[in-house]
Amino acid sequence: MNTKNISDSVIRRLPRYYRFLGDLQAGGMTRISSRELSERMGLTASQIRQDLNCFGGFGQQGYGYNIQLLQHEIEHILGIDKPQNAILIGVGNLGRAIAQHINFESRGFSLIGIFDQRESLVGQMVRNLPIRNITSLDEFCRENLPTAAILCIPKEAAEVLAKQMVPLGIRGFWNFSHYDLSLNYPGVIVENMHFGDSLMTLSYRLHNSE
Amino acid sequence: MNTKNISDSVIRRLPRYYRFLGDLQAGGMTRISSRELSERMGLTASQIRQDLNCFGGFGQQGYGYNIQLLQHEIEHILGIDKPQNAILIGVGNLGRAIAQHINFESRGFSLIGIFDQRESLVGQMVRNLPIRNITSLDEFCRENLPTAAILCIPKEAAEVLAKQMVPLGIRGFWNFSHYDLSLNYPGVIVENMHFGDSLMTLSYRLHNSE
DNA sequence: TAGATTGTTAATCGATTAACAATC
DNA sequence: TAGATTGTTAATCGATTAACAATC
Repeated sequence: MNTKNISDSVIRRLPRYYRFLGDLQAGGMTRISSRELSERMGLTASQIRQDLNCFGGFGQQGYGYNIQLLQHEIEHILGIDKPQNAILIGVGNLGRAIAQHINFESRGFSLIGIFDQRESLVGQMVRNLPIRNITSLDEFCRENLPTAAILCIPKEAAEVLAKQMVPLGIRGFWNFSHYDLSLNYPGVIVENMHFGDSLMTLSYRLHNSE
Repeated sequence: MNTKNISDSVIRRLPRYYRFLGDLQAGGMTRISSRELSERMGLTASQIRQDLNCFGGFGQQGYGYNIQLLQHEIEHILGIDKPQNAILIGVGNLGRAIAQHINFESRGFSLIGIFDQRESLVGQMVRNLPIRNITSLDEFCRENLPTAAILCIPKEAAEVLAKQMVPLGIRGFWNFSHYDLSLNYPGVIVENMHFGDSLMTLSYRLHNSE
């Protein structure tokens, strides 16, 4: 789709720009220079201009950037304006919290189905959606064509299930299992959320600060 | 503490090495070469050897690495063998899930206290710990000396509370609020877990793959 | 000993920063 | 117009990869 190859470092800064611009706008500001934004975000002005110019010239010499316009551009770059249908697999503590806690709509997704293998949970409502039996996954996907899946299941199940879901049209996985889900299918994306890894880096840094 | 300055890239790969080595050991393997590990992890052998040699020579020429020994070394490097006391603030959906779902002990921490501002929750048990009133935070910290805090509260509260907690001895924050907690105190560490940012990068990559 | 694989130095690559002409 | 600030090219810095002597 995109011809230019944008580095991962740049992509991972985009949501942060988006958040800061939202806060600035909420604070009543209408314009900002790369220098001022850089001071607020703890980056260099150069980096901000370089990052943004991967996607286009959104500023104006002598003026800076219009905050609302720039935020809107980044929203578009991230694809948040075209939400994709997502399903969530696994309604344990974490799955339930994710379903109830995350504002999917404002981050480019629409949660349309929730699944678990435990019969006892089936039918329960979570955030206005009924928990469905995992056995109905195939049928649901064929009918509703979700493109993303949120995996809140143990690593063994994650590996097996993910491979079954690719042929059903799931192209993006948001993976919460303690496992590096890596699927060698072209065009299939995995975003790993490793709580444990994050906590261990905090441990390292706590032990090695100062 | 550590004199050498280890780059963030290296630190963030350590937990992943740790996980892979654990899996290999569980699979009954006792030794591995950097080449084979590199193939399994999708890295280069060079990088693995460079990373490990930031901390010491854990391998043996002609042999490779002893898996158990190497995992043990990384455990020590990460500080997992010296758990730090942690408290959790905010027992909403997410906080509750974190408290119940995360294996703190095996990641360098020990959860010793849980707090919320909602009177109605106080006294409830979560993972063998009573939810305490946030008003008792000072006293609890003076008595039990936790060094890390898990913030599962809205961003406004996160900012205010974190600043109050630094003087109480909290030096590490695991931050789940949609906010870049940044505390300009020397030696205070913040590890941000931004669900929204992660989800937005997934959105970007889904829209721009192939 | 011969083969294998590390630890480490050197080369390459990519990302960040600096500089400045273009221009609002 | 003068001042400000971008977009963009060039310089720097750091991280990754390659190469190989050391050595088990």
